[in-house]
Order: sequence, then C-alpha cells, then structure tokens
Amino acid sequence: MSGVNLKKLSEELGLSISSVSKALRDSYEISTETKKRVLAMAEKMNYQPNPFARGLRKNKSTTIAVVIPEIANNFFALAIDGIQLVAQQKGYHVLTYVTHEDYKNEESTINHLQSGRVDGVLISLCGGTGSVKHLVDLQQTGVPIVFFDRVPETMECPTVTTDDFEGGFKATEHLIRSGCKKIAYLRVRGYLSTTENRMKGYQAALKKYNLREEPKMIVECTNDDEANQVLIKKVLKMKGRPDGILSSIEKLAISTYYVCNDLQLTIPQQLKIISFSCLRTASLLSPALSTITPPAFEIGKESAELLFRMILKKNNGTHIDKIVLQSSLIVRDSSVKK
Amino acid sequence: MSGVNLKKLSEELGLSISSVSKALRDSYEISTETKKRVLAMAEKMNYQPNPFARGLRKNKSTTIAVVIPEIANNFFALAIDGIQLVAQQKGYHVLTYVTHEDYKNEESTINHLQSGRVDGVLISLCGGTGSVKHLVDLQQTGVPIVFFDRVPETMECPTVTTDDFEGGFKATEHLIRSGCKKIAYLRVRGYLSTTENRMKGYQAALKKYNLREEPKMIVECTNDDEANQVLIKKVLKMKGRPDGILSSIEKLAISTYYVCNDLQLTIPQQLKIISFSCLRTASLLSPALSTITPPAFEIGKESAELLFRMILKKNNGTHIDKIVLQSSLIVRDSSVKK
DNA sequence: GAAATTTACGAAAACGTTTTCGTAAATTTT
DNA sequence: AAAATTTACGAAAACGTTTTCGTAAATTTC
Repeated sequence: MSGVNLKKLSEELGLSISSVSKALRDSYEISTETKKRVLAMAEKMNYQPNPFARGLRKNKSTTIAVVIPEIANNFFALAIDGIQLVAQQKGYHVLTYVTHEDYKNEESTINHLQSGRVDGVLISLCGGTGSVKHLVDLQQTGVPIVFFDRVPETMECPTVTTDDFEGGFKATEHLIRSGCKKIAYLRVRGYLSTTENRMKGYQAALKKYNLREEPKMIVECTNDDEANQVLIKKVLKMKGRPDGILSSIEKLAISTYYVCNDLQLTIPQQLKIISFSCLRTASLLSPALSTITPPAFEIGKESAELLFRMILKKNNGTHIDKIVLQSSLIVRDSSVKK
Repeated sequence: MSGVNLKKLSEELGLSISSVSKALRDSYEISTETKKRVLAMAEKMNYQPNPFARGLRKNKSTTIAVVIPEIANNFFALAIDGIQLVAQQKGYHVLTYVTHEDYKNEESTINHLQSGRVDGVLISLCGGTGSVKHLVDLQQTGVPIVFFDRVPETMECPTVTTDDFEGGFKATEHLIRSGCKKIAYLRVRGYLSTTENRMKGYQAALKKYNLREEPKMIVECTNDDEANQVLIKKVLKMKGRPDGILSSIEKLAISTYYVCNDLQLTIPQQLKIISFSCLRTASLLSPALSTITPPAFEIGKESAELLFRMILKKNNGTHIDKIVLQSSLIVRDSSVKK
C-alpha cells in the first residue's frame, strides 16, 4: 500500500536488501560511494521505513503514550504541549488516550499498553478510588511509566507534581490575610492526590491562624456543572456562609462566579475567591480571578524528559525520581481586601 | 519484553500457534471447547497481541494521525476531544502531531506518514503560503486524508469546515446594526482558508450596508502577542480609529482587551468587539465577549466519522465530501448598543 | 461398509525490517 | 609472493502475527 520499501529500493539500485538497509543506517560495512547512491535514491523515492517491520524486529516503537482524564482543559492541553515538544525533538511519536475520568477506561487502556505498542507511558490518573493493579502490572512488564500531577499514593513510582500542599497553604493564608474568617474549600468527589494535598495545605493554614475547620466548609462537587452550581449555591446561602473560597480546580471557580452573579453576591466585597487554575484569561474575568497556577507546560516537559531518561536508561535505575515544581500565586481582584 | 505472546500461550495450552491465533479470532476451524480454553487462558495471562506483528502482517495500523497547528487552544483541544471520542469507540489509536504553525514541520510530518504508520490522517493546515505537494503525495499513496477547519483551496479533498463566510457576514452585520461605522478586521498573516472566508463575509457585509472598505482597517497580525498588541494599539490610536472590531481569532480579541485597558477605551461604549472564539469563559470576561463560536467538538467528531467512512470504504469513493457546519453568533455585552 | 464430506487442528509462508554470519575480492603484511 | 587481514557486499534468520494449505480423524452419505 504505502509503496516504496527496501526491496524496491534495492532492485532500483542493483543491491541486496541487506546492503541497502546497512547503507541507510550508515554501517561501516558499506563503502562511502554506495552509501551516497543509496541515500540519494532513498531521498528521491521518498523511502520511509515501515514502522511495523522495524518495531517488530527491534522490539521498540519510538512511541510513547499519554493518558489523561480530559483534554479540553487548559492544564492538560499545556502539559501535552510540553510533552509533544520533547517527544518530537527526540523523534518519538505520541499516542493520546483520554479516560474521561472513567476508571474502566483507564484500566483497559493501561492493560492494552502491555502489547508493546509504546516504549513508555505518561499518565495523570483519573479520579476515584480504584486500585492500582493495572498500573503495577504494566510497570512490572518493564514499561517505563511516569506519573504527572495526579499520582498514586500507594505505589513506588516516578512522579512529576506541583507543590500542592504549599499552594493550598499559601492561597488560604492569603485569603486569611485579606480578612476572611470562614473559608470554604471546593473539592471533587473521590480520591485525587492533588485535591488531597491542596486540602491538607488549606487545613494547615487554618490551624496556623487558629481558624476552626468546619466539615460543612468542605464542599464535595461532582463532574456535572449544573449539580455543582446547586451545591455551591446552597453553601453560599446557608447561615454562617463562607466569606472566602478556595477552589481546588478551575471549573468550580467558574461555577462559583455564575452562582455569585445569580445571588447578587459581589466579589471580592462579599466573597473572596482564589482558585487553582491555568486559565489564560483569568485577568480579564469580572473580577479578575486570583489563581494558584501550576506550571503546566513545564510539568509536561519535565515528565517527558524524565520518561526519556528512563527509556534510554540514562537513569541508573537505582533511584526513583520525585520531581516537584512550584506553582505561582497570582493575586488579582477576586481576593483582595476592599 | 512485553512478555506473553502466541508462542507462550500455545505452549501453555498444548496447541499450535496457528490454532491459538484462530481461536482468538473466533475462526470456524476451531471447536467451541478449544476456543473457550484459549480465551480463558488469554484472559488469565493478559495476552495482548503485538501491534507491530499484526500491523506488518495485515498492513494496517488501527491508528490515525491528527496534525494540528497548536494544541493549547480551545478550538483544537475540543476538536481533538471529538476525534478521540470517535476513534476510541472504533478501537482506533490516535497519534497527535503539532506543527506549531511551522510549514517545515507540517511537511516532514506528512512525508513521514507515508511510512504506513497510520490508516488515515486528519489535518488542519498551518498558516503560510506553502505548496500542497506533500499533501497530494500522501493522498496519492492511498492514505485517506480529511481536512478540517483550515483547508487547502488548491486541491481536491474531503473537508469539514464551518460556514466562515456567513459567520463573518453576520458578525459584521451585527456590529453595523449596533451602530458601528468603521469596522476593523483583525487577521493573521499568511494564507488561511478560515481567515480569508471570514474576511470575505466581512467585506460582503460592508458592501451590503454601503460602508467603505478601507485597507488600513484590515490589521495583519503575527504569532507574537506583544507585537500584536502594538499593532492593535496603533490602529486604535490613529485618526479615524475603528468603532468596531471583528477578530478572526480569539487570541487577537484578548490582545484587544488588554490594549483597551491600557488606552482607557471602554467596551462597548467606545469600541465594540466580536470575535471568532471557543472560549468557555467568554461570558465571564469584563465585559462579556460576543462571539461567533464554531462547533469545535462536532467538527472533530464529523471529521473523524468521515475519515472512518473513507478508511472502511463505506463511502463508495465516487464523490468527495464537503461538510459545512454552522457556527453560532452569541451576542454579549462587548458588542451591544449602549 | 466404502466413499465422501466435514471437523479440528498443525506446518509453513508471508509481511518489511535488522542483524548475524559467510565469503569473494582487494589490500596489507611478512 | 604467500599469508593474513580488511573491505564490501549478499544470504538467511528472526521478530509475532495472520492466513493458506495440507491432512488425519470423525462423521455423514450412499
């Protein structure tokens, strides 16, 4: 189908298949002249080696897999951007899989990757409390895996994460210093390393400033925007409602904005808000949204670089990398003292 | 490396390789009992057929390529989402390539895809005035290609696009009806089918309402945000500055917002603006941004479905599909009469 | 009950590479 | 100039599938 292969090339050149192959790989067994002839003909005929034949023979794919919960999300889009950059530069191909936060999807995708389709896997876990068996299995077959952002707690593995605890701490501290006395934390249902660590930072800050930690100030949201708005609205209407909100993900901050519009609550006068977010238009929102912004692009880049070190065995294999990158707290109008 | 293959499976079962293979593919040559045994063992050992061996033998990859100019962009992220949905549902894998608006990248990526790595290609062209030789070459080797959003004008090919002309026309008409007399069009340098068609719609609307078309009202921007802000600022400071802006891409509208902040120009009182955009937070901007929103997810979905019809030869091959989807004009505060 | 057919399996080729090994011819060493 | 080495190439195996073909045994047909 695809046309030109080694056989055709060799016939055209009057050489054997093996000689042509060696010439293309710049083997010392082939004379300089012959190499030139072969290269020229390959160029002319636009010869592209069949990746399946090569993959089969060499038992490597020059391909990596990226498994993410969603793609239409600034954080993951930026992370992929960073991954692509590194991969393309190394001559690797990138297969993308989206789990849509569905554990079953993640499981079958990971199981499939035991086929040898890829030389390495970058993954950000989907939410939920599922087991990590599929991941351990894959790891044990020898496929290098790097986890980024959302990582497992119960398995030994290389990770690239953000300083979520510090982010949560500093954001909460900032709200407190802006005058907030009752701060709610918006999280998502199910276990997520990021959400948990950010919450721990939030709790630590409350403690430091002697603010009481109230269960009803922890709002468990879902994947459904409408339902979340209802939940948030309920909290903002209750007696002793929060005067500050720390949102663990961007989407919930957006929902909060809509709810405030609806309830005629003014930000930041009546409610201050800050959110973990990579939104590029944060400063154009009304009011401009304060954010803790993880370095999404760098996370992708670092993860990919770590993965390639593992694939190319550049790491000596003795220790497991745990890279932590810093997020930046960007104060805008939504959380200032007024 | 990956571990379990047909050989190991067959040894474990006391069958020949070929029988196991046939059993897994549910061949009539194998007894029901044997099939059961084989299936059970395959499940138990988590057998995953080697994609390279299979690809080599069957000369197909169950993989498609998506080639896009950038990924950290709502439109493309949503389009990929739609593509992934269809591909995953059909059991296909998705390779993503990002050209970063670099023609050389596009060219070498497309040339590489003649290797047979994928069964089909979805592409949105990068800007610039490059030739389409690489695309024609690929098409001629028999690889199905579908172009989406940014499509070539000079070659026969299946496309999935938005009604860009109508979008440009209606947006301009809306600005005129909101009282604008001098409307600028923000475009990007280099040929892009979308930009051109949107501009034609803009021009047609000006003509219909007897407004003069002025060359200086067509602003050619680049890929650099800072430079664009300078360009836009210049236009907004000149004598006889525009009172309305139609932005052909989201990024330029954002730049315009920043410039207006800077120049203390109030939107929509002193300047009305509307932009082609998939921004989810458009309604939360200050002021809320009016948009012409292309159905990005559907474009991805339709493109993928068209591609699979071609791959599976469901289209009779006689005609070339040209699918046009409708964008929606969403009027918000940035362009209303005040 | 012999012949024909069906059932259920195995042997082997093929896909396009890469790589090991073998070997003439050319060159260098003694 | 014979021996040893180097140079430059070709033959063939191997990677893990799928698929064609061959064939005993079991079953059906006459």
